Amino acid sequence: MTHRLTRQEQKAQTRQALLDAALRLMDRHSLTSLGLREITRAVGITPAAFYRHFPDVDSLGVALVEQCLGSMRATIREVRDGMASGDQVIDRSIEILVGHVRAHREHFRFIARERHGGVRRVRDAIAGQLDLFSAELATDLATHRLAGPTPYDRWTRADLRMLTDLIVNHMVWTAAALLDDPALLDEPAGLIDAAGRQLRLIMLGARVWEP
Amino acid sequence: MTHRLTRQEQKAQTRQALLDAALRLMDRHSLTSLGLREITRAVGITPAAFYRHFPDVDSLGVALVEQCLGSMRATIREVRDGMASGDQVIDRSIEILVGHVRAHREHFRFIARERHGGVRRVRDAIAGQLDLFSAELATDLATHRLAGPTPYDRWTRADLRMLTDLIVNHMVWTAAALLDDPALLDEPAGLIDAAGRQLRLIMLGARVWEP
DNA sequence: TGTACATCAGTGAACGCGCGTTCACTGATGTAC
DNA sequence: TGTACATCAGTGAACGCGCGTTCACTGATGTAC
Repeated sequence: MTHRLTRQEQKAQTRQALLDAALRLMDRHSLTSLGLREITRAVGITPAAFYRHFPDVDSLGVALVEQCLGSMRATIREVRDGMASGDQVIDRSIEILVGHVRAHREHFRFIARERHGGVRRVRDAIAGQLDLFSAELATDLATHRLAGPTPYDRWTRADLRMLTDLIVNHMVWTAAALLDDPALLDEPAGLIDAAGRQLRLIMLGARVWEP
Repeated sequence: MTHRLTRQEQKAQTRQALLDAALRLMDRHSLTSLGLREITRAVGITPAAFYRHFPDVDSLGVALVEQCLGSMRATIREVRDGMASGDQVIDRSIEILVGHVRAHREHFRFIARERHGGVRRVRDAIAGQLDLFSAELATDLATHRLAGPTPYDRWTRADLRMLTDLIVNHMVWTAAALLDDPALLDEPAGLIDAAGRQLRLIMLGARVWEP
């Protein structure tokens, strides 16, 4: 542990440690009930040092949204790319989602908790990001980047958004259901099956939809 | 204000005042960050008096779930009964839901907040009740109590539950979306339209579903 | 390379405050005769 | 109806505690010459 790190690298490291600790601590509390002292204690710094990184805990929450939804965005892209590859696309998509939820369960738990949670700024940040995901998916459908029998290029933008909102919501809900029941994370076959059937039913509805 | 009330009536009244105050205060905080003193202050009694009614704030939360989902259950029944009545059933159902969310916005906000919130017992109570709603709806579909072109009596129970879980989830999500944007509560036409289209797409999917 | 000064992430003590919980109590309501 | 006693919802004072925030500080890192 020689001091090879520059000052800004060390600062960035502490900041990340604060974010990680907050995320870890939030499997018990939600953001509103998470204490500044609780976080700094977990990191091993003085309470006062917190203010070198964030003006308050809510702001840390907003930063956390950006970090978590970065990871979530990667997941959604992967799910979306998976959907272009043929017959088993839906089951495959759900499997990828389940894999990501396992790998980043704190991230998804944070999003599920705070999506309708107590802090306005955090709620808005999440809503904004999910809206962006939905918009991206709608564009992809419209430009035929996803293969399939449904002529999305003839849909109105509003109908496309109606569908992609439903899909994104279904995804978030599936992730939340996984996290709520610890047993499901280890043996998620039943949920994967049910979620896959739901998504298939939605896509079936889309196929016969009259724009 | 003569003392016509019996002791147990007075006690029930205070208990209800505690529940109401907690619900009101929760448009700002979530349950975990709601203080015992904060609640008793709002009601106008001593902090210590709280213990005459609940052992702790979490238990008050569980009681609140039962109360809110009683109201929600009435809503779901109404929505379901509305669905039997012909052509405009879906739009009508959504309208009824929106009406109830307006009338009991604190109830729905509480459910949306705490569904994935910080308190295990409360989360479990909500999940249990929603599961019950979904099961009731599945039974109604299977026994033809709801008219329609889809032969639900030939569906497996698992497929029925897959569908009704999707519908119940969509309902909760619609309510949450309404509450998150105050403007929508006053002029909900756009959301009603989008939610109605989503529900219609789901029902379309169900119609062509192969059990 | 060496020196003198600037920066600033983290320190540690202090503060006032509201918290949850306990306790012996009060006094209106309820009951037995 | 009147009296004596029991019940118990709500009181109010007290407690120890951890909270968020402030402040002057320290000492390693960074910079200028």
